[in-house]
Amino acid sequence: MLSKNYPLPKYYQLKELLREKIAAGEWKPGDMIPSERELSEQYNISRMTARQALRELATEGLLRREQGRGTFVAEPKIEHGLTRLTGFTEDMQKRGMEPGAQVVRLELVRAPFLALQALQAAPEAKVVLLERLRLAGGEPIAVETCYLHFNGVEKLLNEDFENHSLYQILSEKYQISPTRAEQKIGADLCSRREQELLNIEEGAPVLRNKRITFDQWGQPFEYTESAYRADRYVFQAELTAF
Amino acid sequence: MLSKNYPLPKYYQLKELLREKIAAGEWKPGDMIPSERELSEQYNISRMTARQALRELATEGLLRREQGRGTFVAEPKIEHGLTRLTGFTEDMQKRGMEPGAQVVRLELVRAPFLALQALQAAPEAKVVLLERLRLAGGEPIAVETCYLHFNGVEKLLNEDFENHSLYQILSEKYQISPTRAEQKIGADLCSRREQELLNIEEGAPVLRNKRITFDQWGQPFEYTESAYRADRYVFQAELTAF
DNA sequence: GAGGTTCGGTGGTCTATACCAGTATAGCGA
DNA sequence: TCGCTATACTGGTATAGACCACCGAACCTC
Repeated sequence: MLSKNYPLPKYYQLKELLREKIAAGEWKPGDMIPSERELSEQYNISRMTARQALRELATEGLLRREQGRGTFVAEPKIEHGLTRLTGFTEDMQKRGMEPGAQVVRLELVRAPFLALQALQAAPEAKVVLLERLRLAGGEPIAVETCYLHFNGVEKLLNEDFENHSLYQILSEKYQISPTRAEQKIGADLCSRREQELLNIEEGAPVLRNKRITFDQWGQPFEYTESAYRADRYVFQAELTAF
Repeated sequence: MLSKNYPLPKYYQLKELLREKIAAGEWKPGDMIPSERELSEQYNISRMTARQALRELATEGLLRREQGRGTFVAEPKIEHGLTRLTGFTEDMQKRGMEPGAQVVRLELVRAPFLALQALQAAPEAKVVLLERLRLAGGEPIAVETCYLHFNGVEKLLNEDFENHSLYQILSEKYQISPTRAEQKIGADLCSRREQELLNIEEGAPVLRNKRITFDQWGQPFEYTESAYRADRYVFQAELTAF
């Protein structure tokens, strides 16, 4: 039963509830889930409220709705990636460099607006902030600021992020597989903080990368902002027509 | 006044109406548009119906909503999808911007080393150099320097590259279809020349893109170096695991 | 002038209800 | 057997009204 006094809106609670059922495997891709009217009766909410939860989950790609037939768990998208999703560690290894990391900050915080939005998290949600200076061959290459959000995320505070890759920890200990990511790549001048961490000159250019990473169920669990030394790093991409 | 008998739903008609106002320039980016209550009264529909229109336009990115403040026309973001091979013209059109070009240089030259290598051309080969200032909505966005190399390339010297897309000309008149591309994206400070062409400040950052484009037979025919204004242009990429 | 408080307006949530539009099926009739 | 139709579902559209959370400005107090 969803409670009105609970600080989170009802439709949001229902979304979480449905998400969990899918994540837990109770409902599998292709399964039909209860109708709007069933859900509204079962959880004692109005149909319009149930609709909002279903609508949002559908636009997020987790559900598929068909008029006259019902609402179904969406099949996970199998896309042929032209570009491969990798973390910094694997990225550097592929380029033949020795990857490294220095943890600058690791704490539980309230997420800033952009991270909240990216992670589809409630405004008061606590997320783990992990800021690392990334090295290649012992030299600083990038500053990475990750915001992580999933059930039990606070356990991450005890992990060793200097000697283990974030993605490796997530997949081995938390059963989270980075599956898809959206990123935006732009250029900018370095901030004062970045200048010091990266040991570059004032006014030097950096490559900025904002990445939202999704797990095997299509849920965003990571929002990362990175700043790469422009003189030491380029993105490579292969494009195809159609 | 929106009509119920019209075959399209009311919220949809309102969406179209609002879209037109924005496209016509009646409302400009950053402008606050009428509130939900005003719209519902003005068009004689319920507030929930107006909300649906506004909600959908907001998720499409055309509007930005702020609780307690109002609904605003979103600032258009220029983003380049990294997985699909497009030219500047198509790229801008997809973002609802008016693309444009000013030809700065168009001549037959001996290619510089990097271009030669990329185009797999003989050292003494003549290539067409096409340098254009690329515009969006009348404002300079990028400087594009293309080196083109294929049989009969010199005929390109008589083409009109200010009013026609390069890729359009190549496919319609030369039967060359851009099929695959490899590109490297980095950040840098602008050169003196770029500073003047792009009308930006000295020491401003730019996004640099080096692209090798291959035709339908796998032959490289184009090597392009571009410099984008960092404050107006972002590359967008979708990555997938495996 | 600096600091609160009040108040009107905004979008956000939620209810209850009604009818429309597609889909599947069971059952009827030729 | 085939085809129709009635029916009972599904999601989609639309209404009217209520209250909440948030923002900003105007005002009031010290």
